[in-house]
Amino acid sequence: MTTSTASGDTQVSERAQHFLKALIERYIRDGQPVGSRTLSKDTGLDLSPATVRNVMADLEDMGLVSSPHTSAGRIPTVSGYRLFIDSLLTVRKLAEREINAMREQLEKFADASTLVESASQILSGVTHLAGVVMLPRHERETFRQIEFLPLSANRVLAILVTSEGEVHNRIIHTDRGYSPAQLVQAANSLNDMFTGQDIHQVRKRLLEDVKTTHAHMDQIMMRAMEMAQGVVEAAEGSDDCFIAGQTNLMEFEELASLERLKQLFQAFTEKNQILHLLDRCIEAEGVQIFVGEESGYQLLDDCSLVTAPYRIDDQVIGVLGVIGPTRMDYQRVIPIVDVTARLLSAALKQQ
Amino acid sequence: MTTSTASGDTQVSERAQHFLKALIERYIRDGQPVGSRTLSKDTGLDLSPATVRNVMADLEDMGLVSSPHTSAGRIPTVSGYRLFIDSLLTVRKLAEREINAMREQLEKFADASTLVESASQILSGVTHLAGVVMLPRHERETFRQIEFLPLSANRVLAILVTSEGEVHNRIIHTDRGYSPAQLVQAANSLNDMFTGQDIHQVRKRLLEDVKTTHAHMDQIMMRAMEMAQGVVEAAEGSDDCFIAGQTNLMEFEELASLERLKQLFQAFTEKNQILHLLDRCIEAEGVQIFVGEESGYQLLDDCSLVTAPYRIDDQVIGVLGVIGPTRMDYQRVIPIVDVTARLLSAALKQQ
DNA sequence: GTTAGCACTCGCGCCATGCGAGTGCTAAAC
DNA sequence: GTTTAGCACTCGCATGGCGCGAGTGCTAAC
Repeated sequence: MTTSTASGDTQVSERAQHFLKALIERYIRDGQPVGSRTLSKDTGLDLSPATVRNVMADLEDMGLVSSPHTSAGRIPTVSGYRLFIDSLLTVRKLAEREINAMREQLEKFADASTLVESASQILSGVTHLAGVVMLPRHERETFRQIEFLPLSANRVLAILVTSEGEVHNRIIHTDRGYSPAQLVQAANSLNDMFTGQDIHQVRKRLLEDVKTTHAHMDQIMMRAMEMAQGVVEAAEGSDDCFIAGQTNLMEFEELASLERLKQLFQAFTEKNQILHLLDRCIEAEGVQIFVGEESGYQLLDDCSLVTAPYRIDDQVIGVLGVIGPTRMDYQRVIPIVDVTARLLSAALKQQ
Repeated sequence: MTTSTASGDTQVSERAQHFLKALIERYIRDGQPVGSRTLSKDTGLDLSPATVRNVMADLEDMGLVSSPHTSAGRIPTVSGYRLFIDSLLTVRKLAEREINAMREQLEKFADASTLVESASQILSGVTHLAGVVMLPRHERETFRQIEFLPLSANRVLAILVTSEGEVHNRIIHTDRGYSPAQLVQAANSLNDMFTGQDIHQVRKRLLEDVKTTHAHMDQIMMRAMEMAQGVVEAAEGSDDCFIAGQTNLMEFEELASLERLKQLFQAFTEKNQILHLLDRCIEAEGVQIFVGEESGYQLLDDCSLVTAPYRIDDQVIGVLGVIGPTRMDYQRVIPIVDVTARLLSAALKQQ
């Protein structure tokens, strides 16, 4: 695609921008190509359809709008949306009571992973789009505490708590029974060894240590390390992305082809593509937006992604956002995503 | 609807049954109304289309098949499916290696809830339908062990293990710090009090005790009971149904209307209707099947549900199954559901 | 009981047609 | 030079007629 990106080559006149804004706002409302007649009424300026047509032709030359066919109105192109988002958009602040409603919903939850899950539900509920939250990448997570609970003769429950307050557990089958005291002691040793360290590192070290120091090690300690390995694995393999409200996307005309939906939903269940995409947003300062093909993933072709990072103590630990049709109400969605990220950050900090 | 249920009023001749069986099998394969010409070739009997037409007319009178319009073939009605399932179906056993493949997939998991989750994934993967598993109702769950881990100055991680090997945790914010020893002692007391008791009962007693014995109780014990309350709540409110492979349902012609899919997916996210339905299957001995409207839920109108209960030590603790279009391959699905239930039971027992 | 023959019924795809919305262009008006 | 009216033109879309083909029910003969 070599449609001129508009921004560089030609200057878009003040008036043309005004028209573009009106057109996009209208298109977002109605979802149908906007004609010159409609548009001439829509803008405050009292201009005839013919004049509008001239301007539209210019906008089309600049690659900001296009018409699906000769006798239809115009719809914004990706570049059109881009210009709109970057310089035309007037972001309304959210009403205080809307924010409070969201905060209340979040505050019900204590544990980090349910908190994050409910954030995605809030996003989808409020925007009527699909809400998505990426969990802290495990690389950044650190070992905090491990504990072993005897369940029965030869089953031990291993529990791992990580830096972000996440709790992982796994049941380990052992060859023989261990006394509570033995287990406590083993846990203590492991805690001394690993507390504060990167989860990924811990896993590696566990693996090596078990191999190398094989011979001259306490039998119990050996088993403990193997158990720890089990639960660390569980932690690393655990779900790292929540998606909510996928069904909302079925409401939109432009996505309502079966083929399209099938692709989208497939992507949602597999998640890894979404994850990669979100991963790329983790460095942005505030709200970031991908319109249509900008994402580089053809499966989000008529979709936009609005994201914002969230943090604990000024350190970014994850990204959240919404996925919807390119024709989404950016004016509303952007502040919602922004606020949700802040609220989630605040909620996580409280922990 | 007052279509005669066939079974009672008129006897269905041997030959008619044979035709019905052939028709349904054909319809399940191709998904299109079956005409007399096709059917006359399909059955081994060397009969002309005209003869077949006569038989079909009889079947239609008995309400076992119907034609969507005059010049189309016949498709089975719900009663037709019913008869087919109850007496015509020849259930093929699964190949040993198919069973083993499923078993292997299940055996990767240790903890009860991941086990159950993966069972639903296996079901959907193998049948290409939606797999659904209901978790043990919490009424039947009993208290097994509680543990408190200090996380930081005034945060405690409460962990509850229940009879079914399920692990619940919740982070509790406390007014002041407690020493590990204090926490261990409190946990021990609670374990002595409640081990083996019904979770629901435990919750009640906790609530009462905190109220009544208020005055003359150990301060620490008081707090411990409040913490226990927190995690017991978490246990009761936790997710009790897994659904996997919903997207598979988009592949089927007969469900491929947007309206239909929207309803279905809505039901899947809300889950409670599905839960009620599954709940009704919990008493059945083996595989149970609802065809179309038999379920009583209009949102499963062109869908069938095939379920089987699973157990631990001969006590039924949950139900699993698949949801798909009425036109599903029962011969294959039934044994799969059956085997999955057995495998899951076995896996749970091992714990 | 089974079959061939036949008239009949529909759904469906095909094509022509007409309408309406919207366009681009040109020439006149401001 | 910007704006506007006018006009011819384009296209998508809904409508309606038409013919085909698949399948039926009925009747009469085997």
